[in-house]
Amino acid sequence: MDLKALNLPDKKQRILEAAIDVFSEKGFSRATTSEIAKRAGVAEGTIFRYFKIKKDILRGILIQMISLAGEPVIIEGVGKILLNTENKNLREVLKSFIKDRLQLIESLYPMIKIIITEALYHEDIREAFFENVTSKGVEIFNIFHNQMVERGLIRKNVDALAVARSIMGNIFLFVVTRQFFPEKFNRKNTDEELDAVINIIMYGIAVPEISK
Amino acid sequence: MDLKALNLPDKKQRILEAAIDVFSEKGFSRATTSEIAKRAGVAEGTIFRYFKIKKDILRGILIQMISLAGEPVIIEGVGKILLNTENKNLREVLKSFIKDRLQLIESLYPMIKIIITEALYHEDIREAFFENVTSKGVEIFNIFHNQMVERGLIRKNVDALAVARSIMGNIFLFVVTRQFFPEKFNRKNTDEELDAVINIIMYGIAVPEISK
Amino acid sequence: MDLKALNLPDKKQRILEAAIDVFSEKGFSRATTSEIAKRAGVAEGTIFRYFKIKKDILRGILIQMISLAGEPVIIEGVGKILLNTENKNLREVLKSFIKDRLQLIESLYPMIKIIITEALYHEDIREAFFENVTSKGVEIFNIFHNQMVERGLIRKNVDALAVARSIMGNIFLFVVTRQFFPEKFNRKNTDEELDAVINIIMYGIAVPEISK
Amino acid sequence: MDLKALNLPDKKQRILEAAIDVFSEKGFSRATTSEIAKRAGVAEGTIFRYFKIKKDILRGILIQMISLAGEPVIIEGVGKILLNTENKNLREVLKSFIKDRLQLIESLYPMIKIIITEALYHEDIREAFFENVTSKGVEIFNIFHNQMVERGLIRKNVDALAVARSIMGNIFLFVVTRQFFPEKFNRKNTDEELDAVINIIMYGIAVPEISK
DNA sequence: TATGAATGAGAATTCATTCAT
DNA sequence: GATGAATGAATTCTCATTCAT
Repeated sequence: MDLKALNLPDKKQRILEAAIDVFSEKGFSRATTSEIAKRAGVAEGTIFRYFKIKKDILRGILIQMISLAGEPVIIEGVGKILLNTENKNLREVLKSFIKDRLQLIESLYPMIKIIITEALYHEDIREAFFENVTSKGVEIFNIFHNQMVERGLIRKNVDALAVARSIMGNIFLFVVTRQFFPEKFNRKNTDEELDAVINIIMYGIAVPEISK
Repeated sequence: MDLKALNLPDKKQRILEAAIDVFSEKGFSRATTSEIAKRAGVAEGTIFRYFKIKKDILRGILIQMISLAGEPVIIEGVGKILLNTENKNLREVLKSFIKDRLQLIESLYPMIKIIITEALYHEDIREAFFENVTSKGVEIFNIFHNQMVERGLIRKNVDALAVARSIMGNIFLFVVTRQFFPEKFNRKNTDEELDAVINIIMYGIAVPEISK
Repeated sequence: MDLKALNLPDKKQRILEAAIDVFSEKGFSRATTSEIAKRAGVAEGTIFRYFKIKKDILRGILIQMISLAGEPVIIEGVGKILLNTENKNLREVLKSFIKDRLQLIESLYPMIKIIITEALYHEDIREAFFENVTSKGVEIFNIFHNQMVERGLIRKNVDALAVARSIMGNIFLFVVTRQFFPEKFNRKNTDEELDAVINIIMYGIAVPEISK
Repeated sequence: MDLKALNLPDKKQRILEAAIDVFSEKGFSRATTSEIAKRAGVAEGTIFRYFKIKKDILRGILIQMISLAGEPVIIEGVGKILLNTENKNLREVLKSFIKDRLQLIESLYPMIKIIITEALYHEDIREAFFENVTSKGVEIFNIFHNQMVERGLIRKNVDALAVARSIMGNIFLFVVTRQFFPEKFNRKNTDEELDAVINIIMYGIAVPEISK
């Protein structure tokens, strides 16, 4: 991971980085503390100085993820783009937003993988994710949505949540297809593809009816 | 799971069902053969008559999933709806398609959870999934797309894949929000929500420009 | 240990016997499951089939001890001797009682060592010991005491508990000195020593006052 | 512990005190150097300045115990009372002796617990205890015994050791019952109970025969 | 001297897999 | 075929001890 100036003790940081590595390669249970130690370049015992039990490493990653995502990523990433739209049209905003998200997802992919996996099996992680990421994102999005509706750029008769879901759903599947089947769907140059995505997000798939 | 008249030996079937249960509760590695045996009502040793090693149970589930999904689910589910659209408009088709998929996803949720998890970590499973599900689905979708474009119901200047991704992305996030945060996003009655989703899929989020 | 026809599974029995051995040599914490397994002639994993955690082995020993002691030892040992005294005088009764106890203590010494050690540190073990051994012993002793007082063999103006404590205290220190410092106090032949002990138990150490 | 003006370095003293605390709570092996350090208010490393290995802390405690007990406790406690009996009768002597011992045992209970435990498992500790406590005590007791026999207060036809054992055995069980089962045997006020104990020590449990 | 982070040997525990019945 | 007791390799975790600062 890149942005970890959370000034943790050096070894704790190295253990976390190694753990993200190993967890994202093998999943939490298949990862061994011995391998994490090896990759972090510390003794196995050292891990347990910083994390009482193995599960706490995961917790540590989540906490880090959350304090990365909770503020900088959401506020700065989402906020900066979605809440500074004065002289931009919807297409421009969407494009820079999606580009930013794609790049973020790529850089956090190992962490995201871990979180998805664990979220699938543990309520508390879903909870934490919701509190720290989803809900904050939704909040900002609502402001953005209102602004755009006011400016007459987003349709006013559609639910903000449904709008958000459409945008994120498109991004999500875009990422999934590329990550899961890179050689199968990664055909055109991304920029062109992106335009297609944005086009659909904005105008849908249907031929517009005259009286719509 | 419902449709398992693949006439396997009774015990093998019970083991697979129990395994889906346990795997989907705890994930593959946290699941123990001992618990699977207990739930299946067989001796632990019996598992190893039918599956040489534990991983083979997973493989067994995938194979079953694929032979369920590869033909019946995709062709019958996707095909029946998408390829029998003579006198229906796009909204009607989408609605019955999405409803069908939502119900399918719900009923297969445990299996899907397992497959997502394993696909995240194993290329070969992604591969198998692609060959047996994704590619077939895409194939059918392309036919559907062509028909709809010909009938003037879907815009012709958008990529079929992007269209598919938009539909599936919307469905996907719809499911995710409901499964992950049931008490948080599960507000309105589903049917109304569905209409909102379809509305956005069809017409997008943007206020249409005059000259579009 | 001798009397273990509690028909446990063979290996469980062997593990318990080995554990008594090792625990009494090194104490509970210094004993390793690996050594117990070796002495029992089973694999280390086998121990954990019968005892979920190491502490349960200790519990198993205690339970065995208690079901040995709770009935057979107390009732049969104490009861047979103390409650069948028709035509015997106090000296005879005490002698056979003490002899019986000494022999019992000797044969159970390893177990007793373990229990003393653990009782020193764990309330629950003291509790279990009290319920199963002490209280039952006291009960029987009270009956005995009453009988002897009625027969005019034990002084009626002394507390039954104090009497019991005197007898057991003498036995206890007798055992302790012999077990702890065998070559230092083990001088005379036991029988003669025993008579001295009984003499003191019966008549005390003081020169009797005329008017007593 | 109270009397530790053996002028050791301050930290060494604190470590020993903390160790007595922790050892007597958990036993030697379950006690960790980390906890001892914490309670002593020193760094873990500091312990190893004063004691090469953990076992040496135990040794340190024993040495301290012995240099406390070997002279002051035995000579002063036992000696002062047992060898200054000019104008006291046996009952008075026993009473002050037992009271003194009870109080001593209470105040040293944590240390005694540790020593009992370790003595159960280690010959060398039994040895040290014998040399420094038992043998000295016995020596003094013999003098006392002779004096009392000469004064016609203790029966002359009983073995001095047996007499000592009776006294100590009664004290011992008295303490044990009170420490182990405080709420079960702690009925009467102690002084009355003590009189009962002394009564039995002096005159035994039996109804005296006429011709005795 | 004193510290406490780091170590790694050693212990308990888990669990897939085997195999005699 | 079916069983389930037994196995032991692999893993997590503990903690006395070391050592650079």
